[in-house]
Amino acid sequence: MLPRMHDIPHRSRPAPEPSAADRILAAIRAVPSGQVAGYGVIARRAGLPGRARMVARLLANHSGTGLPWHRILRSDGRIAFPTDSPGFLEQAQRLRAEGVDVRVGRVRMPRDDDTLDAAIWRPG
DNA sequence: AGTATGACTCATC
DNA sequence: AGATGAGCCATAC
Repeated sequence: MLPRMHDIPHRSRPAPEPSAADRILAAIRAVPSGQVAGYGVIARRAGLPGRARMVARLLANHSGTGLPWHRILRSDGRIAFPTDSPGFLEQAQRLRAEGVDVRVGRVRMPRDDDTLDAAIWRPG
């Protein structure tokens, strides 16, 4: 006889859904090496449209935890740190180490348009 | 409870 | 392209 669900002790309680912070961290980790994403884009991917600042705050808090923080840029493709600040320099260096073309503290941002995916894969 | 502060974003000029 | 102001949201005092 297989155990019925209600017989299983609280071990199999429904998994708590990940917190907003967890979803943001996951979205950041999901950006592949050599690619970049905007703060706002990450927030949107985490299901939190309009909360770019929350992404920024998390990045600041999780510094030194192995998060690929350097792949996150402002919506216009510029590094968010003040020009030539230590953080700015390190971010540019890390990006270039991944083959990203950084010029004048700026990167060519991928299109963040959601509809683009569908458009691209539209059967020709 | 009110104010200030950000690794932000957008519209507008 | 730079400047400006408003909107935004979580934290810190």
